[in-house]
Amino acid sequence: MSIEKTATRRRRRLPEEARREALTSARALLLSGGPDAVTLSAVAGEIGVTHANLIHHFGSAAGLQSALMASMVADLTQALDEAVARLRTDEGAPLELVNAVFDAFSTGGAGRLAAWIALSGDLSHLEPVRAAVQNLVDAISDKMGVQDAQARQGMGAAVLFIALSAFGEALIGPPLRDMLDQPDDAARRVVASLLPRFLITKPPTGS
Amino acid sequence: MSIEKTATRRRRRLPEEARREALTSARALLLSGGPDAVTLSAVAGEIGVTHANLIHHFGSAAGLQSALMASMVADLTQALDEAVARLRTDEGAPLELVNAVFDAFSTGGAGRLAAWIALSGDLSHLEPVRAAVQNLVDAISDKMGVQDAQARQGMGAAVLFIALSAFGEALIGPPLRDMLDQPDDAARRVVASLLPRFLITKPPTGS
DNA sequence: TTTTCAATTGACATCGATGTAAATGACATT
DNA sequence: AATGTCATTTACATCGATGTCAATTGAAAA
Repeated sequence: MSIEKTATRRRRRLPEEARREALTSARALLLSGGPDAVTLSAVAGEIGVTHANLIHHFGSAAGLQSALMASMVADLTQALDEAVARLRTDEGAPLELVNAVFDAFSTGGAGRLAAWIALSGDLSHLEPVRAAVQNLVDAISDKMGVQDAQARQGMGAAVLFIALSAFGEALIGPPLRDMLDQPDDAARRVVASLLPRFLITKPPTGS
Repeated sequence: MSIEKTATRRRRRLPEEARREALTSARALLLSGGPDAVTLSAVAGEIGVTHANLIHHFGSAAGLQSALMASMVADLTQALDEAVARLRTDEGAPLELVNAVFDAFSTGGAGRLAAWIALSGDLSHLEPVRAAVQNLVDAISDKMGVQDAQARQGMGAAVLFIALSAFGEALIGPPLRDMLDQPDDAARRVVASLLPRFLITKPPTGS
């Protein structure tokens, strides 16, 4: 028998679908192998296309990376916005928001994303996060009945504190916890236990 | 005029000196340009040698990277040990130790180092830090007069909390603080203000 | 069916990073 | 001064990632 090209009748995707598949694969590669693992060849191989095809859709390798950053940043902001929405509607506890942030950074991959962006120096990609973060501060401030600017500044400090902890936990939490004989949820519990320090505000002190 | 080789009478260094210069340059490149900037050509160019020379001294590009990680990890553990020593001798305040940790991660470059290691997956390089970290927990525990195992566990959580915050501040602190209108020392102040929560234990003997 | 569009591919070119081997020369020892 | 060691260089080879371009082909439109 001869060697046939039974291989594969080409599959033609819509551009948006092609981009979606590529970004999903690229995201998995980033989380599993780090930034250097996100190459045109690797992504192309995972979704069964050629690297030239990716260049066609993203313009260049840098274009793919940029699109990946934008995509993951969008996921992060969406996760934050949803957490804010839950906080505003029912009696969503601030603790639930802390968990949402930690999940976004660890499971969601925002931690590795942020580290990648920070190390590469492309801080501009973080810009879309600004609105979500400030929205988050507003939500907590409202929830806690904060009014004066100074107390609002304190809420900003609380958000900074939560985000830094969640980011650190996502990246170096596991090995560090191992060194310190700390349980898996140590970081969250610490943040949760420390949070009241910030969120307890004095009622308008007239006395 | 003829092209002369006035150029460069070779400079012959001792192996350890050559390695030292290379690692110093590599460290600067890592901090300024990220992991991808640490190439044989770049390091060689900075110290005025050829890339083949670096391979001679470090065996391979991976060898250079590994040596850089080891060198920076050694600097970090030394910084931690010195901070512990100051804490043990005089009345070095815990706050001073917090500042030392933050400086090590930001100025010292331990933050970018840890992120690089975490993203690359070479967690083994962090192993030498284990002893320094545990030593740090011991020092704080002694300072605070902690005795029972449970309270010591709390000290470990405090160290985890400080380290995660310092790491996060070093990597994504600046852009995040900008988004939140927080001052440069916001992260340190938060940690400092929250620390008593952990360090306040039963009054130690004497006073 | 025929035509048209563009997603997709294959082949090729380029560039940078890494690695190898032989030759060179700086410096200590004799 | 003669010699040996080895740090250093030069030249070359390799490999992977990126990019270009013409040809192919799936699928909708005519």
